[in-house]
Amino acid sequence: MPNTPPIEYKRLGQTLARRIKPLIEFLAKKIAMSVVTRFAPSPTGFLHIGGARTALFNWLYARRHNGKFLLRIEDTDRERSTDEAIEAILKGMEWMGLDWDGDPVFQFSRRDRHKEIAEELLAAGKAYKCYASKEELEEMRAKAREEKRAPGYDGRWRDRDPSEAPEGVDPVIRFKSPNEGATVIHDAVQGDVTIKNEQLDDFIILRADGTPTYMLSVIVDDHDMGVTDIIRGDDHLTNAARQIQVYEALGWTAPRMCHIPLIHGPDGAKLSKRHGALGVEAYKDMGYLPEAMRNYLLRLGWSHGDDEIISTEQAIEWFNLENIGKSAARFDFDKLENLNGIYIREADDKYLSDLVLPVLAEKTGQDLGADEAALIEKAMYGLKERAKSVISLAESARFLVAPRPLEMDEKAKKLLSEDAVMLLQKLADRLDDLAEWNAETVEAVVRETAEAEDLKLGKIAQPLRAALTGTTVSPGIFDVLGVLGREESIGRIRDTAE
RNA sequence: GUCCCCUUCGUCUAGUGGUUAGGACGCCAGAUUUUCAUUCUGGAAACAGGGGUUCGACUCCCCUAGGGGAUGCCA
Repeated sequence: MPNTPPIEYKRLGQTLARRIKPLIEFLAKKIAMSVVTRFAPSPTGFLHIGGARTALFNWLYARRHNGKFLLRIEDTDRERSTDEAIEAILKGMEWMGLDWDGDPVFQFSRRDRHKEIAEELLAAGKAYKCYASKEELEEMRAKAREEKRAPGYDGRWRDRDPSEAPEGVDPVIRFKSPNEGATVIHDAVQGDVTIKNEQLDDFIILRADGTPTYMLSVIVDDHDMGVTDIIRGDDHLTNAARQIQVYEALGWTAPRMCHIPLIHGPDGAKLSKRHGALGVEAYKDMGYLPEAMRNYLLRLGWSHGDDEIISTEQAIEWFNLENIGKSAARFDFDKLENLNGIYIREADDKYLSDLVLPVLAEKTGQDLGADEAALIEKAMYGLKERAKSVISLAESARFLVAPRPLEMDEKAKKLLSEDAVMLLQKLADRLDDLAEWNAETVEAVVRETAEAEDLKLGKIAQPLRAALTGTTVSPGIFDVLGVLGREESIGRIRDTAE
């Protein structure tokens, strides 16, 4: 054997590690990519705040893991599903900035597949036809309550011979739920929740008219869509037990469950249409920014230590299921408003003025064009510092587009005493002499005037503010002069003398 | 009724056996300021109650109370 150099094992190991690293990273990414979440609203109303948060959590979780976020419209209840609701939900999702992967799945369009599974269950003896009437069902419930048993269907057709079926009655198909033992939900938020099977009755999976119920279609669709993680409201927790039983009967693996606590109204009661259960569009109309909304909703039930201001990018990086709280939270407008103010102050001027323009046009009834838009954008710097919502932003931008002579509110009128008006005229003359008009040059003149008259700045600034804005509240008065420009400013000041 | 879940300042929450129980919103006081807002400083404010376990419980267990959810041919 020739002189082979000794093998350098250490180096070999390092080389190997280097070679393998990308493979491991690739695999890790592949595993992470396999996360599929979904938001599955029923189109019986708008996208309310609880649904929006559920959607947000699903979206965040999917984005966090480079997975997919799917949207499924659960429209199997033909009576109550409406196109308007579908429209509202889609619009709401878009406004919230929650984009879904692929096309929305309409559950009803998959009814044949659902029926197929129901029949499969039936053929396998894991489901059966039930001919019980509404009245019978009603009796069963009453009796169960009386006997202090778990309510529900008593299984009277479970083992009955189909030949006993009554004439002319279309049967429903019920799932043959195990009577013995218990079903355990391994929930990412709630922990292991055990429900005794005797609590769970044989529920309907296919209606008498042959259409599937939610209990069936949700399972089939989640399975077929490859959903790996179900994040949904707490109100589905008991359903989860039933669904796990069906997964088992079908020989399918149930997705990971994560039941998040519900959001309550400010009074601690369930969110209802009476108080707080508004569509997200209503929040838009109230002047909240979607980014503030996302931050607020995220923080409602999820935490990352003491962090409060969490951008969406940061949220995607941080979001997890472990830090979701277990108790229900109340909706607090004050906090949302505070957050909104913070996001407004940080927002881009153009972005804000685009939002403000239509609101202002609506408020004033004026036609606002490019000139006004430019004016608002120019003033936004000072405006956004004081605003809590797009609405208040528009309100405070009102003076910019108000026609001369300005309408004065009560406090402003009071400020414009005879002396003050005289003073303002002097100021107008001085301002008119200005060679260059901007916030700085104008400030110098106003301060000089105050000094010459032996007045504190406030004594001249407040009447000036009244003259210029018609109110007592505005951005810095020099900024106002600067933005309004020479002609408009002086015009408004001179108007007070009339 | 039955089953399941929850319980830290008014509200959202941090806290995983030893902390002066922290932060945020709101509230109060003060500072800054041409108004308002912002900003800054300070303050009041909580472990639902009762039993255990432990040298030691906000943290673990049990009970009670309160709250919520489910109990549909709704989802």
